Amino acid sequence: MATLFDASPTTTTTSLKQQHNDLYTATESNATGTVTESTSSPPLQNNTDAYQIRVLGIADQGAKSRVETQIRLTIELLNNQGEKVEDWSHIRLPAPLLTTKRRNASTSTLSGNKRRSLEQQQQQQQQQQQSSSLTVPEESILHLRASVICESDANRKVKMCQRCVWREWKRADRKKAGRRLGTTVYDETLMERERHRILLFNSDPLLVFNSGECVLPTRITCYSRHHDERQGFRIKFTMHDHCDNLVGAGTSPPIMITDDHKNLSKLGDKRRRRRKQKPAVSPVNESLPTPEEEALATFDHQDAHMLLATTATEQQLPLAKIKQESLPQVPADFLFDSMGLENTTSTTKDASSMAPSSLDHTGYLDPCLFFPNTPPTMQDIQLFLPSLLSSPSSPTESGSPGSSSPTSPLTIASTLTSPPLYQHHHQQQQQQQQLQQHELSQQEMMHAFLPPLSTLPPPMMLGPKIERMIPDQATTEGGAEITLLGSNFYEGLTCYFGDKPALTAYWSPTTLVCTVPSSLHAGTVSVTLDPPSSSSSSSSPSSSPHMSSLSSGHPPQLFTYTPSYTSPTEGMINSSTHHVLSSSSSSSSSSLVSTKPSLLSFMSSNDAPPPPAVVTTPGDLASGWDEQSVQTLTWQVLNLNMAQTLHDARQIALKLIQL
DNA sequence: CCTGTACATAGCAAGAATCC
DNA sequence: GGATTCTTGCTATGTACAGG
Repeated sequence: MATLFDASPTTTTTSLKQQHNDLYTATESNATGTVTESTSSPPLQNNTDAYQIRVLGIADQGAKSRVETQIRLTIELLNNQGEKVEDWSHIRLPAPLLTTKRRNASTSTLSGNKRRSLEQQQQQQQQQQQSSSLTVPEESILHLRASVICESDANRKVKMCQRCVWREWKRADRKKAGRRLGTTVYDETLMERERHRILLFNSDPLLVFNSGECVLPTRITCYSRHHDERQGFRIKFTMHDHCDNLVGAGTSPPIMITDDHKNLSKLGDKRRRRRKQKPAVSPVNESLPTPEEEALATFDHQDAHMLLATTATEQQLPLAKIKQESLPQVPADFLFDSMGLENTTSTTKDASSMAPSSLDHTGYLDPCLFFPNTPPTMQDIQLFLPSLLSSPSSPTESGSPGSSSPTSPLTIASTLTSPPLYQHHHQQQQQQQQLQQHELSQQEMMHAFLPPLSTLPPPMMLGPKIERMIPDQATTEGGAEITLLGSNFYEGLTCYFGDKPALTAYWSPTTLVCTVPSSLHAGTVSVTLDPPSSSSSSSSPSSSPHMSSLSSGHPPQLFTYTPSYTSPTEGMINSSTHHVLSSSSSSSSSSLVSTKPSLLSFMSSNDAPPPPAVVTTPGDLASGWDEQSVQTLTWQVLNLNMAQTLHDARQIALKLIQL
């Protein structure tokens, strides 16, 4: 393979002026370590003499790599004379972009014996290495930030697409298969967090940099084609000193991330001859959203691609025939326009390739089961469900004995698989499609399945607010990594568990990750946020509520400390980031953990999955439905890709029930 | 229009390397 | 020594295209 590694030490050195302009136009760091877009002024002074970062290890042209393959990059910091700058002894890599092992080792986010063992080892290392990097003064440390941009559009930054996140999770699960298959738990927050990890550095968090260079084993974890990028990705590096002043900037040569296992150098010409040149595609803007966008819209173009793909075509075979013969219902423009997204033409092929085919292997809730003849579209389901719910074979009459829910999702599912009913629906759909084609606006169609604006989070004008914690319990020994989902988060916030501050990392305006402090006693504590400059009072939130509860007007979130030892039985919460749902619990929804069940577990298991567990809001259930049924339907909605978030899926499920 | 062929994509697995 | 990560190759299936 004509990969990048045969490269002579060719380099790409972006001019200082260009780099500076690039940075000045749109860079602002966040705690993920990535360089994110910003409409506000960047935190850069007018630094016209920033140094240059030279990236070695990638061929100037035609570099290719796979998502699994590590690229051994060397980065150098050069001054205007091209000499290496040796003013800093170490360089710190962005922790979120480190591989798990390295990150865990560096941040002590593990729990229990493993964490203690790591701490002991670290202590030993410290003792052995008096010049250990851990003791390096901050002034001697450069802070590296990195992001992935497109060669075809340098202003287009990319995040990992959801499909690649899934692939990485599945890959990780396979590697753990010796222990237990499918322990990774899907969660929106984790997903969003993982999407920032399109770059992974398999390296220590702190590297020696006193020679002005260091080696970065780097992996780009998403395919170029998933972003309609035909020329490859570049890695954009910036370095900042301890005061966050820009020190240097540079960009790697373009790297095409493909999954081609063959020797492309032999085939390239032939392919070029045979393949038609695809029409130019509007670039999918993967820029990070503004806080408002991020909070109000949980999917972006990439998600929309996936939604389009799975809604319109995927998971049925043969795909080509379906596309050509039976699937004109939802034009590509439709979803994009309806969602207020930039329309990208000619996306069908690529979008289909991005569908989560992983679901193919689950055997669970394959849309084929629901719509055996053709894949369901939004219209399908919208048109279908009313007749379904009112049909003679409706679950009200055919419900299983003992079922407490008159219209349980399971019966819906069984009814949906009925070919005659579907056939009827299909005819009805065709008729209605003709009749309504010009009557229903796209917005109306979409609103039938997306939550009304009123159900979306209110405008975030009132300061940080915690809406959800994942998981919401951990052992008293602390150390567990908890994801806080909410709004208006910003860097510097500190999360308090009771009156104990937690190590808190800012991920995005809607996401914080913190490490649970230990607790002497099991029980429930409130979780609140404090800005760094707030009152120094350390009193309990109950007596002096912290910011989130004050500003939001909502009661603080509650977190449960469980005893430090829990037997490894089903349903117990692992104190690490992985936790397992009870698969043998009764139908009592109260026994469920507030998180979505493991998609990956289902994907790798032939067992029927447990119903999804979502946060219950009393009173939002339709009459006759129990929470578990709603959760099951929510799960089905998610599996049908009718929604990209748990919240949306639940709203859709509730709406369907109300129909 | 149909069919065969080659290419593209994705998933998976095994073994090596490395880390702890 | 176990866990994790990296590398590489194989298989299956979808897709595009040329030729009959």
